[in-house]
Amino acid sequence: MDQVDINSVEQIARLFKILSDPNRLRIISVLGKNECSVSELINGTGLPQTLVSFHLKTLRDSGMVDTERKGPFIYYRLKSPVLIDLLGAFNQYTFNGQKNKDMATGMPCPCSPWFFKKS
Amino acid sequence: MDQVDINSVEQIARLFKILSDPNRLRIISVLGKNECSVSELINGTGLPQTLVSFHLKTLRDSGMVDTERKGPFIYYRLKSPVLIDLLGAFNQYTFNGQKNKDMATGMPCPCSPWFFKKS
DNA sequence: ATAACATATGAGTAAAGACACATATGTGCG
DNA sequence: CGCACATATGTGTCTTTACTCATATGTTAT
Repeated sequence: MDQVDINSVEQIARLFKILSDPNRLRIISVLGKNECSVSELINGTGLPQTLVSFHLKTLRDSGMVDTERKGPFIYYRLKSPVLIDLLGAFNQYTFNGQKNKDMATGMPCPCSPWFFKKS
Repeated sequence: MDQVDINSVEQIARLFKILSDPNRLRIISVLGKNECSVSELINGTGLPQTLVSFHLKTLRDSGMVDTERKGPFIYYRLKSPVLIDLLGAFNQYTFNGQKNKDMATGMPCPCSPWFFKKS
């Protein structure tokens, strides 16, 4: 039981660590709109293939995504769409909270195109 | 405007990075209950002084906490209590979501003592 | 079977992060 | 002042992480 207690902080920290990379957030954000293939992720994020694959491995290992092969394509999808809502909540926090007052006006939700497009 | 857009993902990622360390989460969790001095944080978390100070610097630099000197003590408090709610939401996600089904039963909120105590 | 495409993996590198230890700064009291 | 306490900072180290490049695996069509 102490085991469980100790683990829980570590667990949450591990979750946040996964979310703490901008490129991974871009990938997650695209996945939040639709399940999609790796190719679509590459196009959607503007990141090189190996990098997308690299981050997808992290997401797979964390159990955050499911995969399904369809012909030559492998489709990824978020196991829990709730995650997107949580990201939205944090987005609000970042721009409307006591942090970064200078960017406090009208930011769109994390699913908007600007959120994940690379440049 | 493109500037802003690109930054935002980085901003959110930076926020998550701050939350991605277990010891920092412990500190934040204690702060979520009450504003308190560094000594109280050391006691509350069971972490060595220099380590607490080290992490507090991160939290200060990120603008996540405010400080106030009271005699020899320096009191820290979260700028936005909302953060605690967000942590609670993520806690729910971690244990009730599609992840870690084996720990899915009745986890307390991140403000409970077990959440931040070291061992 | 070979070619073309989709995706994953492995090695190497450079940078960031967490930490411990030693030391400095700041505050109040005798 | 000098001492005890509270907190911060600097340095060195070890680990982790993001990334690139090269290469491997898997799939489909010809």
